[in-house]
Amino acid sequence: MEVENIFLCGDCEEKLKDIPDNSVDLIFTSPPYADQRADTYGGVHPDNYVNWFLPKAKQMLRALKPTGTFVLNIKEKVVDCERSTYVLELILAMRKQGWLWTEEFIWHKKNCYPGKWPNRFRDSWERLLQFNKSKKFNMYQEEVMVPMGDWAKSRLNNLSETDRKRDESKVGSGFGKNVSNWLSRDRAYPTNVLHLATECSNKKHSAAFPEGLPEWFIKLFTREGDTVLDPFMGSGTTNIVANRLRRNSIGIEILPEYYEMVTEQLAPVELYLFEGKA
Amino acid sequence: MEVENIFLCGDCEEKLKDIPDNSVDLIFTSPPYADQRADTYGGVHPDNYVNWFLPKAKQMLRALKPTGTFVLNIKEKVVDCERSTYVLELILAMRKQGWLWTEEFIWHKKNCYPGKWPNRFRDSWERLLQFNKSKKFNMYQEEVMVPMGDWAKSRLNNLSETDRKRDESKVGSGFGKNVSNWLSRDRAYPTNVLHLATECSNKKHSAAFPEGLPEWFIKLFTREGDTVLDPFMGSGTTNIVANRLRRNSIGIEILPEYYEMVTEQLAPVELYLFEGKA
DNA sequence: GTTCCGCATGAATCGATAG
DNA sequence: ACTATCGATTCATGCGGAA
Repeated sequence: MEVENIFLCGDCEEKLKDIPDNSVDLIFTSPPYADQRADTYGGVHPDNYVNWFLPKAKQMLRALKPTGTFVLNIKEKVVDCERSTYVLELILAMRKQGWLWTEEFIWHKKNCYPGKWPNRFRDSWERLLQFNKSKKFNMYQEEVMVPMGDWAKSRLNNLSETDRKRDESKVGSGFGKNVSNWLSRDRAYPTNVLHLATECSNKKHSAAFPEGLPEWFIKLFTREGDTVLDPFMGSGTTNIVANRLRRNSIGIEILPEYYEMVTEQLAPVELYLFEGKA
Repeated sequence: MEVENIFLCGDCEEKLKDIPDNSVDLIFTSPPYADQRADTYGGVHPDNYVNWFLPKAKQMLRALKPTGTFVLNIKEKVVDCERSTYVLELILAMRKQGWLWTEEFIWHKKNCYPGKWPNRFRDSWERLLQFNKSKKFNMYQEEVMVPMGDWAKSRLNNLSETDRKRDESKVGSGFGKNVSNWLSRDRAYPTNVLHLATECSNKKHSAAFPEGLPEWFIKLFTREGDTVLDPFMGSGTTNIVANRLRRNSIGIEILPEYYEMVTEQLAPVELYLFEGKA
């Protein structure tokens, strides 16, 4: 099997124009947060953030398939003892632009950066904003199912007579009706909170997010052979994971050193052989 | 020791006017969410929610001490496959009103409502918006420190009577005073994510939130003898916890049946004796 | 007294059906 | 077409009765 990568170096507002209309299945990205990483990205002032982001979002809206999804990893920073509001304003502005704000997932960071301040605790979560072009988007929920809790496990251990009887008797409310549906299952659907650790000790460059994050959304919103786009590629985590999961990828990066680092690591065409008996 | 309770029955916009300026240390409340619980409360349409809430928030701003804190538990509902934006708009509107949006805590619900839909997972988190009147507010971080490692599993989780008694008897014997000193190595400051289960199968009345929620914020933002206000009292969870922690409480409730239920359970003046050797 | 098991019940959401 | 009501779906928890 073969997956293709396209890497573009430059401002994503311009480079996005090279991507055809309705051609991308998933956009997963973590843009530079306002005034963060000012040394590398130049930094965007919180007051200008929405205006800075909107024209890029417009291009993404154009490039995304009607069945596609845009997942935006972002968190507002603290300015003068207050949470900035640019993320809230961005959501409202993107809706006016035509996006649907379908859902907000929470990334609950297991091991967040330690620290102590007099007026706040450690910030251990980030937003994962899900935007869509239409109400009918692709979602493959079975791909991200998780092990069930203890209650169901113990139930599964003893498939006793009483359970089967209850199944057939179909008593009253609640589970009685379709016990067989979930009784045979050992996995449950997840929720909209993701509990992942940050990858603090990265050998090369510290990524903004762990591989598990794009992996979860790539599995959930795309299938093999689909196309994943990260317009703020950085060290290419999204693209690396996309390739591993046999999805085509597009990455845009403004900094040449990051761009070259990724192109050296990932070839434009990656070959994936079937592990089994190849 | 003695704590006083004031209970008012009526619309909180009016009843709040009976509370003096700058007299409340903590407001902790969970208002009726838009179009939810419409059978018990009137139900406010999402489009009208901000206008409905703002005049009440103005009274709360007046009643709160400059060093006080307002914690608002809320979550937007899904309307036509999209998240409503009224909570975002409320935050922006309250800032214009003079509030500082200091922080957003996440309540990660261990047991959220079940269900399966083609386009979304179960919603397992709610917002706990922290607003302040000034940048200098009271915060007693040591009161909510948690054992190193798994702070979620520990005392926040099991608020059983036995644990509570064990806890307070320690304090009563004088053992608790300097515990934080020599235990500080084993304890860590928490983060802004709270992992609590909902109390769904309560025999009496189903509360909107578990006792652990107001308990955490009452410990964090008030001391004994301070005053806690809940303008949407409901079944009085906030007030009950405030009393147990020896804080005065004010509760406002529009429904007479809830009002009477709480007044029967909590006397206007509650006496608290030291459990130890009394 | 324990431990185990059955059971009702949630700040839900979607799609179909009915007025 | 637009709104109101209803049925189907799902799973962690604490309670109470049974072993």
